[in-house]
Amino acid sequence: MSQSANSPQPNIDQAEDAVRATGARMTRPRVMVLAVLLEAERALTHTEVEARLPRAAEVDRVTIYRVLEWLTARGLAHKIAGDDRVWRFNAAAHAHAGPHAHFQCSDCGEVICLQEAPARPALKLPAGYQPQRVELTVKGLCAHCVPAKPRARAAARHSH
Amino acid sequence: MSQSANSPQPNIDQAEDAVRATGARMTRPRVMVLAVLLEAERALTHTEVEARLPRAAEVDRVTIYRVLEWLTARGLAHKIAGDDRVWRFNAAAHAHAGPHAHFQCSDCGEVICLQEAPARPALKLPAGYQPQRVELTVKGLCAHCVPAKPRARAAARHSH
DNA sequence: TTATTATTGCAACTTTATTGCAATAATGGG
DNA sequence: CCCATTATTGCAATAAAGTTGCAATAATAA
Repeated sequence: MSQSANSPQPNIDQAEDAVRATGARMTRPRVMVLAVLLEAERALTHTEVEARLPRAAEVDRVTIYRVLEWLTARGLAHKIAGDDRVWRFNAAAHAHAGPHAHFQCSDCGEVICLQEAPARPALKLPAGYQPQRVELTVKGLCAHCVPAKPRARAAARHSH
Repeated sequence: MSQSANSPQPNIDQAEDAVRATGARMTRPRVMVLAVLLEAERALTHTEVEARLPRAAEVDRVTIYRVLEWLTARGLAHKIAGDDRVWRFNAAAHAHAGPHAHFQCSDCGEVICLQEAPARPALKLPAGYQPQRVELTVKGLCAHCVPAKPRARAAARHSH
């Protein structure tokens, strides 16, 4: 965590604080991964997190998976399942408190959080089924995919 | 299609009709896969479809993938993305007309359709984003997982 | 029946994610 | 400040879901 002293990246400090607050060990992978999520403007896939980590961080692929899972378990990050069978994560700090909806681009897979909470309709479940939470996802085209449909078709590999 | 003459399985006849109605070629894989979906009481994964196909059908794994995609493209089946990054399919005939909500068990992954249509709230999207459809999914425990939580944790491998 | 070409089956491959285990390093106690 | 304990990490191997290329097969039209 050598950069934290006079850090040009406030997110690293913020990440350190958040990790420390859990009471668990504070490690470089945890801090760096969380910092990447804090810096991101949208939900990131495992691959995107890996790509955004500074090479100096030298965090193993598998460790990223484990850290993302750990962050999720501690409530420091949210895990979102998209249509393209790829997990996406965003820092919990970014997710607006309480339940909220998601938007996913059906072209590139980009996921963002929407402010509005679903006006929970009283859905009737079969007998014995126990509801926990309601997820509302708007599918459509993001601003980058809407005009000429540039066909990205992978896991949000936009330049943005 | 040998069974179709005096079929003890009305679903095969129904499947044949549906496939024929598309105008495309009527093949054993298409009919058999659709029949399996019609027989199912819930959305099935590729693996589940494979398991339920009679051995006599001898349909290749890859062909099942392609047929499921084909059925979806023709509107004969619906494709649902779950939390466990596995596609599930159900016969369109089962899906209630129009938009409807889904329920997914967070323990075993089971997916069923719910009657109620989401009372579409006016979600506000960022500028340039184009909505296509809204998906509403209730997460919770299905009747089989609710009491003692028997921990299935795979892709709906219940005995039902 | 035969020709045409949509489908299928097979094998290899890709992507995403998970598991086992020895090596490493964060923290608490002395 | 150093050491011991044990949570984490890194590496290699494996798993699961799905895709691709292409020759062989089999629906349909003529």
